[in-house]
Amino acid sequence: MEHFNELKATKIFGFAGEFDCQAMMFCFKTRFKTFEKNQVIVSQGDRLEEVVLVLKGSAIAQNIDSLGNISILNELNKGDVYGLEAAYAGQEFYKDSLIASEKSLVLYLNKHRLINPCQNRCRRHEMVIKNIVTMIAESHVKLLDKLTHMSKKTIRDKLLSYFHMVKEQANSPYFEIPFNKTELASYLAVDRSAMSTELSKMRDEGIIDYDKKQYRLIK
Amino acid sequence: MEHFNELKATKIFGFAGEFDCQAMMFCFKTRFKTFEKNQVIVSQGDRLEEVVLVLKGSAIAQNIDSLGNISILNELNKGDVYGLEAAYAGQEFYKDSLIASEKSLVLYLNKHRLINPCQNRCRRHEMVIKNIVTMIAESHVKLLDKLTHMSKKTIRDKLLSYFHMVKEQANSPYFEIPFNKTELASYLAVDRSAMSTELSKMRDEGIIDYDKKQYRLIK
DNA sequence: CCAAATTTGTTGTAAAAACAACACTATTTT
DNA sequence: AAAATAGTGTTGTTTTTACAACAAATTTGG
Repeated sequence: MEHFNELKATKIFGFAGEFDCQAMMFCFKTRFKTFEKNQVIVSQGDRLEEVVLVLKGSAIAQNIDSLGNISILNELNKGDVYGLEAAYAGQEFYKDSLIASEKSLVLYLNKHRLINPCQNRCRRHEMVIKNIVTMIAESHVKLLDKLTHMSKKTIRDKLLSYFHMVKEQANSPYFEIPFNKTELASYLAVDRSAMSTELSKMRDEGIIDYDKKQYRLIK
Repeated sequence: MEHFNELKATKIFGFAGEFDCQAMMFCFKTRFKTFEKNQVIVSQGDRLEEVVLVLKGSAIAQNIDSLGNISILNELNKGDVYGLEAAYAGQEFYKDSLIASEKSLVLYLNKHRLINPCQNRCRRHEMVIKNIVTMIAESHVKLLDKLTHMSKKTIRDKLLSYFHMVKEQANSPYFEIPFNKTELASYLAVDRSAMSTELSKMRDEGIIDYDKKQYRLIK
């Protein structure tokens, strides 16, 4: 079966064997599509008929306002699904765009088939729903974390809020973050150069230390 | 049955009759509790054993960092559930606190019973799960909206992003928002007085007009 | 209906952030 | 290995925000 290895590696279909996968591909009226770097996968305003499962590569979700300002809202990696929450919330149009950040392979899943499980209510569907609940919940928690950091008033407090959380998760003052500096700035929605200045200050004051993506939160 | 009217009015149990409700109360090991204004319903760090359904009154979710700064993350009204996403995401402890903003009645639901449906897999449980998926998805969409506004760089852009969205939903340049000025400022995570100044400027410039919770977005 | 509490608008000042421009380093690509 | 691209740190300037303090308006509760 085409791309079974990629499907096997996703959270949503990972539980299933090849036969089950094939059946679900049919059930969700799926189709594959590849995108080159910087190509638009979804445009904000598009009708939400299908959700997008990233199978290879990665993509970023961004919002462009009427003045042309771009906000990066999320990063999607292999196994992540775009549009899932919107679909289950009954949204009719996409509010944000999805752009391939490298050459990527995606699988489209029909929204209606996803929301209204097929007649032959099978073990498969039950598992998919269960996985979807978990995925949405996890993604919700991630968003809340991000909001918690962003709610802080200064760049320093935003950084510290984020670092503290990663430190807790790592259970060590030494930890690695999944962002480079530019990405970290856009994650926290602050100016990159201002953040860079703040990081330097904090290092000078002995609060943190860092190298590349490795950080250390002192005391 | 006690408080059936309130249960009937919630999204999670609204579909059910009194008999079904009674059965589910047993199944989810529920218990009622009332809180006075400003009483702590959940403290951040508490073990997440139960989720909280608000039946009467309202509450706010807030986060206090190590420096004592308070960020308001969410407002819960009748029918809203606190901790649902965290529970399904497998979180073990509450990350934020829940404070009653007026005299309130809440219903606790056992986390494990919620996540692992009881043996007698019945129509009731199916409905509850379906409602929960929708609730989590809707709450996720709300959070994304908030994130979109907060990602804007200036207070003015944050306000405009929010107003535009409400205007779209209302399908009219005249609309009402669910916040007073103080609440709006904390929703957007900006200083209230700075926001007040900005609102005045925008009114002077003829971009918006407002009175109490009524707003008008001109052009 | 009055007193108390809360909300709102305004001002000036201090602090912080965005912005722009640039040099330097690291990473990819060919 | 060279060239092109992407990422990083620094600086000075301008803009925006937070903060504090207060009076006026509004809402709430007895």
